[in-house]
Amino acid sequence: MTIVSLCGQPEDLCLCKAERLKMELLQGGDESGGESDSFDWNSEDEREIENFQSSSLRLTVPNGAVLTGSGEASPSAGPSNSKVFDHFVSMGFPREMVSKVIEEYGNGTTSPNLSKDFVRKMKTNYLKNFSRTRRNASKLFLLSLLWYGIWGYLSGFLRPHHFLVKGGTPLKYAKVIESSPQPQQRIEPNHCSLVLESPHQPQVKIEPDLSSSEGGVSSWENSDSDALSDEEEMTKSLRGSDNIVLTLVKMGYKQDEALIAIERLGCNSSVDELIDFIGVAQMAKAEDALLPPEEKPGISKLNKRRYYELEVLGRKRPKSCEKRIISEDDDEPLHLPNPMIGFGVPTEPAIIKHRRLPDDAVGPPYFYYENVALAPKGVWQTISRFLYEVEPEFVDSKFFCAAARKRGYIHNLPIENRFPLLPLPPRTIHEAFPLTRKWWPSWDTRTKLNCLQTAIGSAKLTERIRKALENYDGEPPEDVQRFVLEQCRKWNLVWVGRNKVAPLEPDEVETLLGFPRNHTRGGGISRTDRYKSLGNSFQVDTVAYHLSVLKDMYPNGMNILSLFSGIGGAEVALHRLGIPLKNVVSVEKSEVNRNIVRSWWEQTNQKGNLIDLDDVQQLNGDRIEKLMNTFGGFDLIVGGSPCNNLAGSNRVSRDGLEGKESSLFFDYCRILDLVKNIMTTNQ
DNA sequence: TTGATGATGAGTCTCATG
DNA sequence: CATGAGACTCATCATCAA
Repeated sequence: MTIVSLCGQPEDLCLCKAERLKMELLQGGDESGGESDSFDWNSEDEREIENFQSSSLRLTVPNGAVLTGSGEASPSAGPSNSKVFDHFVSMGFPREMVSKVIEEYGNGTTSPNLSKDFVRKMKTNYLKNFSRTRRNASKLFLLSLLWYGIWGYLSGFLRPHHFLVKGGTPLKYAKVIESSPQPQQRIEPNHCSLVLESPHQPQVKIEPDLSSSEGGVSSWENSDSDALSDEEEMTKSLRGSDNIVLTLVKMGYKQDEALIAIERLGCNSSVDELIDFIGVAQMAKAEDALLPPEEKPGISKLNKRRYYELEVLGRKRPKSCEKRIISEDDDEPLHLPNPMIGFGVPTEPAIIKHRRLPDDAVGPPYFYYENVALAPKGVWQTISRFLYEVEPEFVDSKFFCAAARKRGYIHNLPIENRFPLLPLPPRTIHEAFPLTRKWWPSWDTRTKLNCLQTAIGSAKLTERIRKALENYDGEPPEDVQRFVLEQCRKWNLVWVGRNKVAPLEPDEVETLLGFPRNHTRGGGISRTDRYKSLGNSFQVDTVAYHLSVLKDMYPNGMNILSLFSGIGGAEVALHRLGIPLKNVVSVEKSEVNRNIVRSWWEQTNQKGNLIDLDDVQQLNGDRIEKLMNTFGGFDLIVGGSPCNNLAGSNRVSRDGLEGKESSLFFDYCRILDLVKNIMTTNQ
């Protein structure tokens, strides 16, 4: 039997839950009668989890000890599958998950096609469990942590910050240590102590890893202090809240923090809620503590974060400055800035000048992840959760060039002292395409193009528009204007003659996206594929602006791991920034894209080495370690995983992160984790 | 076999209005 | 604040001609 004890909240609460869970598990897991939060144990997901529970248990802890549960963990399939088993385990998937899926797929897992399904199946299992965990944090959290998360964590597939307690407080700093049974640890803020016991096995304990704040490389340390300033000292009477304040202070919080939290949430708030509030407050403060105080409206309907922004920081966001994406199973909002300028763009003053990264995100390597901003609800929450809870930076490339490109970026780069590529590219259609001005009708008021996509408008549409317009000498009637404008916006058509519109040429798209002209030409690539590759690419100026902070840090050049490289947007950006590329490992599925990058590499007389691979799944632990040993680790991992299943244009398979291609995001995470672990070990 | 073409909406956010 | 119209979106697939 396994027992879990959680502490991110008062000990009595925590033990109470643990005891209850223990009883529930002993009783076979069906406790639907006595719980206030109802839970459908008959749903498909839960059956899946139950099945998972009943499967064999085997834990391998980092020190090599093996914990074996009710059954044997090696794949039930024959020797033909052991290779598959080892393969996926070496990729970082939990042994149990691999075992389970091999059982489901039987001997067929050796075929290449099924291997892909196999991986998808594992990722889907993972996601479902993970999502469900979040949905029912108070109960299933414990169960799936018990039956699934621990395996994932011990196998390196889950990270500490994936374990979340009620209110979304991440359980940080966790590491696995071997220890003998001992009394409950002292409760710390942001502290989760998780104990596994088994009559047959040694005890495993997850507890705070304080070393992460001790031994970091200086350049990776956060410059911000997370302590509240003394200016915020309050002189309020403690009254009936004395005990709660005392509790919080004993837990390591400052008295003024506790007082503010109690004042805002009321004396009847639980310690759990108060801790959550203080945590949010600290993050919000770190995000921006310098804005001047403004008037303070009523707080009755504001959430905790807004409380802190308004009351403690004296900060007031403009009403139209953000929108919220609220996932169906999570009430944590993500903010899409309006204007969508992230931490600032060259032409707009930055709202946020500094930020505090979650501790897990700090440390080599730097990473830079990109995907479409307008993904289905909840996707960015998930992406952020998997990338150390770093908040996405949403930027529209229309602030860098003449075409819109709304993208989210998650990275652990500094955001101070960024600089743009020069010369600044034209930022209006007329500046970018001066020849079109002659034919541009006054009633077409566009100054920016919409997002450059993978498909272009047809000649037939152009012809239809021409015919619709040629019936009129002067200005066409309003309905014709509306039709033409709608099509022009939809297909990014520009005026190239009298009554004549046309889609952009591939080299024009290249220029807009910041690539050298003819970057995608040659190598036998078709015109259609050029549009497709370009449509899937970075906007170089935007990415270069974010990466520009690396220039002073790496005057001698960088080692790059470029995943889902496409036509090499990141490489081009770094090159245009003047950052030498020492060793670039580029992973790209499309052969024509690899040829394009290889061709660019040679044409620009790069001095370094370019290693290109065609499949991220080739990058297992061994491969990565060998590569890293060859040239001493990666300085930057960059890439945007496939957006096919996230993009709004996809009418067929907009399946979210679980989609066939978009699920490769989890390979990005897996590889980032592997590199991070290796670099941490080698430090 | 390959490249080009045209038909195929839903989901979500923005904004004006009352 | 509720509502509805308008706007936008790193796409996919069957089909056909070369």
